Amino acid sequence: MKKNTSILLAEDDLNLGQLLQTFLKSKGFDVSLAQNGKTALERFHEGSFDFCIFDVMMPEMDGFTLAKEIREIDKQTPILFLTAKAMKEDKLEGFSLGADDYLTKPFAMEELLARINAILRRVDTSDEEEDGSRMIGSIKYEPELRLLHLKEETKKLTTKENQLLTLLVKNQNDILDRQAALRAIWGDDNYFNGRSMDVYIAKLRKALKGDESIEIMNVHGKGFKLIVKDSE
Amino acid sequence: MKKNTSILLAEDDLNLGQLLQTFLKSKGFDVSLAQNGKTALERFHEGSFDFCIFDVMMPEMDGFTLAKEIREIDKQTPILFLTAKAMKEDKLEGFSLGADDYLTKPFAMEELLARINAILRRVDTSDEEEDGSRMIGSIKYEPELRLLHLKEETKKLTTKENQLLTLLVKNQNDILDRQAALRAIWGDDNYFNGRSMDVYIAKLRKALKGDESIEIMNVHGKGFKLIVKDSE
DNA sequence: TTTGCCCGTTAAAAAACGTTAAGCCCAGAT
DNA sequence: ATCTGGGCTTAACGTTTTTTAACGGGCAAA
Repeated sequence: MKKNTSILLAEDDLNLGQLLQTFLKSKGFDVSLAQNGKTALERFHEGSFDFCIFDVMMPEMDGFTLAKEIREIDKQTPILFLTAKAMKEDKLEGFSLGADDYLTKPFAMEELLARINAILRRVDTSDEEEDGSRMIGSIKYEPELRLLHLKEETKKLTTKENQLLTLLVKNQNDILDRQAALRAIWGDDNYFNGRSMDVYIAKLRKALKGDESIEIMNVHGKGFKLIVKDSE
Repeated sequence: MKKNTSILLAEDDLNLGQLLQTFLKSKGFDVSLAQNGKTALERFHEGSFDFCIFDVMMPEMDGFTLAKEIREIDKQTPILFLTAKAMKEDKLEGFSLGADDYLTKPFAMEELLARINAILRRVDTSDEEEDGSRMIGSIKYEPELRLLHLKEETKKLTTKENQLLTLLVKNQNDILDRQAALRAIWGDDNYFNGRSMDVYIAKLRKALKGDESIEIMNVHGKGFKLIVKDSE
């Protein structure tokens, strides 16, 4: 069963926000609407989205800062900015932050849709399955359902376990920076959150012990690295 | 099992960066994307890459400086530069720094791919195995997994041990400059880091003691040299 | 050959990480 | 309102990794 592509929409103007949400839903997307950057960031780290649409000017946290935070731990997910003014500097800053596209208000709904589809067509080459699941070695992982399908049993992950594993998987074979991960999941990288994270690393190691080819390696003082040795 | 050739891509424009990453991944490469020269350098020293693609103009540290730093301790790994302008001086400077090729934006993806493959075909004369491991005398060394397979047991190396041994191996039978190694691993070549390095040299000598034909020789005031006497 | 710096080695101290378990908090059930 | 269980944090203790210290020997230049 193919799942809908899910969109995180951050727009402080509730009027416009709901309009967009309704429109996109009617086109078959799952849309989560946040009214400011801060809640959008939390939503992003909690859930699992295939696409982001951020208004540039928002209270609490503007769209650019939001994008910057997200890019620390996720360099993949496409981001499209909405802005009221057609300022060139904004545009440039946006692109340097990893924006995939840019739309100036007011815009036609159909144009937004066209751009979303164009970007999705272009970037959709991840090793993610149609239903949103992916394989870690021989273990099937469903981030949305927080499920880990081992050979024998199926484990249910908690929120934090799931968030951490998602980050590790996004950075598979590459280093997941300690501080970045802490800020992403705990919001703050103090001592105690650090120890908490270590506890969760231990939990994940235990959970993934079913497959010997999987290893969560520590890089002293830097972070962790999820390694899947290619089995012959 | 053959492992993918891994590419370190340094490109500050995340838009182009992701595009390239996605494209190269689809062609079977492992691609690590860094957004500036400084993180690219750290990434290089921590990981183990077969190929480098550097944008010339980047914040924090430009592509040329990055290449210069890397060439201090690695004269092998191919480097290809990307530049916005077709300046002849840039080109010359690039080649004098040990660039293997040069590409001016905008360029066609397929051209990039062709050049990468051409270079890899040309320079692929290392004694590295298909799976990324290599032999040091009679000892099998897997840098990615930080493993040293002795006759009897298998030793796990720590982050620092692994980084240092990687540098020594890259400069096998050639001198590894003390200061360069310190900057590469410790980021700074002060007195204490120097002593720390000496401690790690001692650890590695002990770890490699299993094979009498291996020697880490000191070159007074210069650095160290990994020597493997050819066993008859 | 003597002086100063550099290196070899071992040990102790400090920092980071691994693991287990106890305590806390909160939502849902009673 | 109280009980209960799951999830998260904090604590405590052990281990590993890295740094710093201390001391002795070696090398090279004057």
